[in-house]
Amino acid sequence: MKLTEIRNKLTEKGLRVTPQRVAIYDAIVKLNNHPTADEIIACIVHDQPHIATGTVYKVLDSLVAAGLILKVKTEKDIMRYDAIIENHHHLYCVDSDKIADYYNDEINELISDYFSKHSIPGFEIADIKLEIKGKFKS
Amino acid sequence: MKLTEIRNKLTEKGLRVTPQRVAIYDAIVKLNNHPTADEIIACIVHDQPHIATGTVYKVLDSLVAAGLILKVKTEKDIMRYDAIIENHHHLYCVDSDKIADYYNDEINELISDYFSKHSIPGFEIADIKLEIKGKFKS
DNA sequence: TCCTAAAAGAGAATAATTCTCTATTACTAA
DNA sequence: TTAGTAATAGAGAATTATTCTCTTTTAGGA
Repeated sequence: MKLTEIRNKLTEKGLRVTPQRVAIYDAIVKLNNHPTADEIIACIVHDQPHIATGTVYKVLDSLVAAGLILKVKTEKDIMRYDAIIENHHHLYCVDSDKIADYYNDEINELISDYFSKHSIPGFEIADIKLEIKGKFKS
Repeated sequence: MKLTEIRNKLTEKGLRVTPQRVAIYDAIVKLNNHPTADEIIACIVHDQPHIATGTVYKVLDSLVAAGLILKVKTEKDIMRYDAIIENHHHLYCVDSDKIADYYNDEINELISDYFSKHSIPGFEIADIKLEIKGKFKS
């Protein structure tokens, strides 16, 4: 993603365009592997050598609130983020912290078809994701 | 679950039966709502008034390692645990931290059928869970 | 170019979790 | 039944991710 595109997205969402926000969003896109706050900081250290960690967390919060990035659900107490908003699922490695993206419109349709016919009593579904656990073959 | 059943399960898994382990396992079963370590401590405070928090975390780790309980994936940096090992899914509230269980053998079969026919390149699937986000109707 | 609310910086504070070291205890086998 | 021993619990300090507070800076509109 080009930096101008990032700036436009921030503006569209009513967020001020600051170098820190651009750098952090850009880092998550580039890292492309569900990075932690620390990994993001390590990535932007050249551009933003003096960024405060508090700023990183605040920026991440605003990006999540704006819907530009997502928090990734994990079994760990360290937050991870995802710049891909488009509908996709996650492959979780049972042996490591690796998380990969999984796209499959066929299964998306299968699931949304199923739940359009079978609602969940007392619950209004907004979104369904698959959490696929297993091993990456080497 | 009876306490003797809990004791048996610990023994089966090769874990020593200690009052702390029994109390913690029992608490997760009883709370039945994906509790945090703090909620577990609050629950066992009558039985184990002087339990060390470090002990709670160590016990939780051993129970997870033994496969008696599961860590619950969330977007929060506080760990939650689940005493239900049997195949089920989670309903996540978008407005609160509430997580409910969702059982549905029909969708389980649909998904496992699908993936028995369509494998994921480079990935060996061990388990698939649905992560259903939405609102609980009141 | 100014003005002002929003954002960033700095670093202390918080809180969940882990670690270290010692004391206790559950199980094994005599 | 009891002693021995490795596993476990206790205690509390240490760590670490995250949040908070307060001040300074800055983006974007007038």
